[in-house]
Amino acid sequence: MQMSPVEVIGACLFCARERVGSSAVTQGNMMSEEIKPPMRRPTSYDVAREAGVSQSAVSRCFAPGGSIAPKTRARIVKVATQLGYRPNALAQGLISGRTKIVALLISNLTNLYYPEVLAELTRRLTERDTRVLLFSLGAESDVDGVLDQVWRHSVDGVICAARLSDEQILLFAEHRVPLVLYNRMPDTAQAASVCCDSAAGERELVEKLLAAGHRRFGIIAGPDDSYVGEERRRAALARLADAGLQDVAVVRGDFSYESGGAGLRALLDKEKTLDAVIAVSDLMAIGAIDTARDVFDLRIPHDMSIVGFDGSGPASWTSYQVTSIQQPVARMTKAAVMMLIERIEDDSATAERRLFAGKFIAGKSARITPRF
Amino acid sequence: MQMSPVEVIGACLFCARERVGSSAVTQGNMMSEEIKPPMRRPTSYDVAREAGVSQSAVSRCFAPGGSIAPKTRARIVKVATQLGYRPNALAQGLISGRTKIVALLISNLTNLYYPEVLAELTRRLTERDTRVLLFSLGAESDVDGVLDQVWRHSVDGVICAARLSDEQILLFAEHRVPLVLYNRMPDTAQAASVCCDSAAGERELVEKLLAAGHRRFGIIAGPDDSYVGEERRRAALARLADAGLQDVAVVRGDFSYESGGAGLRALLDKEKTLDAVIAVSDLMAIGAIDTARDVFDLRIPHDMSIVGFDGSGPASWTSYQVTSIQQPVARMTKAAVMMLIERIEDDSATAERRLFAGKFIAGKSARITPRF
DNA sequence: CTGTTAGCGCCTTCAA
DNA sequence: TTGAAGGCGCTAACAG
Repeated sequence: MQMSPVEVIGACLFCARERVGSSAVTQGNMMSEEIKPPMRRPTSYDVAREAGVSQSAVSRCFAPGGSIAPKTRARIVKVATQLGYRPNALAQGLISGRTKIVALLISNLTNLYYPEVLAELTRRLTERDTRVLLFSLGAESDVDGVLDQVWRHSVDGVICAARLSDEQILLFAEHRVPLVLYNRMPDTAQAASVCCDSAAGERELVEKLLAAGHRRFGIIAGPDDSYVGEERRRAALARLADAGLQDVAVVRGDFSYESGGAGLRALLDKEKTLDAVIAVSDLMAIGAIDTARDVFDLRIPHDMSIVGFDGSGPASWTSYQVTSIQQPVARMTKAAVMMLIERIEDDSATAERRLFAGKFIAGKSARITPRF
Repeated sequence: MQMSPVEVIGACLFCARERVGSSAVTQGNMMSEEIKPPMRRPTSYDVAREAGVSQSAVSRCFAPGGSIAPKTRARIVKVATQLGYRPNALAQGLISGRTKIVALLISNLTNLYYPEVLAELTRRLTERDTRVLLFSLGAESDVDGVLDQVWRHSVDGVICAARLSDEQILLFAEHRVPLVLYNRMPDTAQAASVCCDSAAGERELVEKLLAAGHRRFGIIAGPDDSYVGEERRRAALARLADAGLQDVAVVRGDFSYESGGAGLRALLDKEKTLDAVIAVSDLMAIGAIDTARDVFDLRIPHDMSIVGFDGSGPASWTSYQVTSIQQPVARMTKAAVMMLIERIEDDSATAERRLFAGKFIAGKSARITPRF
């Protein structure tokens, strides 16, 4: 009963692109020996038969450096486009052992900082003729199950912006799958990684605040299983300790807007007044700013300074203009992709760590000059 | 020179999980007929040989409804886990014609509304044992090239939240690849789709504004190639015309924060004063709010009302509380996934359109009660 | 430069 | 229930 548009117009299943140009040919062949492509997707055999060559000739024709005579190639290409032939990626991957697919493991896709990273990574990988298999790792998701899928699909490599245990990292070596960690470092295992220098960035922020005369600090940290969160918290505390400030109040958030506000409330609950609040992410800083203004009726930065980290989009919105450290996402994603490709092409490449300095954004959420 | 950790500990390449439990066995076999798994990834043949069965038995063992004796199965499973065997997804896909992979085509990954959609879609697909091949379509990217990749990888289906021409939509039918459009409709071609009812939502917003006594309107629309943008613009204009308001000023943005601010400036350039501004997305509304406050020193909503659309995260932040229409993302993504799976399992399913009503969010960026 | 010949790892009839 | 055999579509030697 059902008729596909293809049958209606009487053309081959995959000739869409050639429909106009080949109509004459099709008609001409109507009565004689018509090219009768199969209803299934055409294979290299179909092309070979039609072009009067062997299947391997077709294969070579579409391979990067395949030796083939210009004339033969032309004939094959003609038939191929006519039939709408495309090499089957599955078969290619199965035989060659390279799929041109990279898995991306990302947690917290909704965290406002990752979308940019994800977009950049996929763009750069696409540029290099590589597809992206996306795995979103929620807090409650089964990482081992995900890794299982990664192995099964024979991806060429993995970029991971999610938490991985040392054992899990070791699995990559065993399976011979190149891995690049994004903004996180393994505890003890060896792995390639590209990070923004959280410690240096946080130190810079604290120093500016100290220089401006702030003395009573509060910190809104991340969950204790966050690599960057902990790194930033430790760096801030260390620098404060160097300045003789001990016993700084610390509360934990989960990087969300809401937890930023809740964090500020908790801090102001402990300490009556605070000169400066250090949030380890922009989103939490924004939540803190809104709560400071709305709930505590504080003027930012006049009554209190608030700093963040990341330099993500909303941080620069007029209402916030968060004083922060901006991660060089473009350079970092580029580095991640390059490192991965390098490891795909040369499996003897050893672990390497690339650390990028962040850029201080003055913003308007913190007073960074001394009160005269 | 290089020694993998595997060689160091003397276990098989893929025994990681069994390393502890099988150590005795390994030692016991040391002197006799040792299980010597290949350094390459073990195949069903390796398992079969070791378990003393045929390769097809192994295959059946891992197939959903394969008939196999419990005893045999147990033996196979034991050997399989011992060797760390996992079916090769490529080979499975090649022979069975089903890859359990769905392609996701998304544009504007950085647009703040999509991350949530993307996260939800991947979560729901993963739940159903389906992987996600991600394609990010920037404005300047080669859609046909992307489709080419989609065909090559034999994905089981596609969910598309990006612009597709009618010709491109027809290609899906020719290639027999199920397609579900997300928040867009084809011009004339047939395709399954799930959308939020933009027209109804925009109408509701306009009605509230009219009822509150607003009369001088301005619209910040989207680019003219955006389906939802145009739908919302048209609906707003139509409803305003019904109320006798013609010649409403319209400017176009690109859905970004910046373009919202620029849009407002352009509007206030044309008309000196405006009662209400209708932005077709929250992000542009937010940009407009910030500019209204910061540049024009207007109190929102006292001096001017601003409404958005989407109900995305930042819209509910204390600084904005945008009056808006919230899309039921959870229901929509669920519907999209279900529709796609239905079409994968039954290729005779015809085109279907599911339209979800949005939810009015009162917010505080618009005055929706008459001035007393 | 070209064709022949093996597989890649798996699913799926088909007999036994 | 089991095993043997034939592909799925392609790449990669290897001869000619």
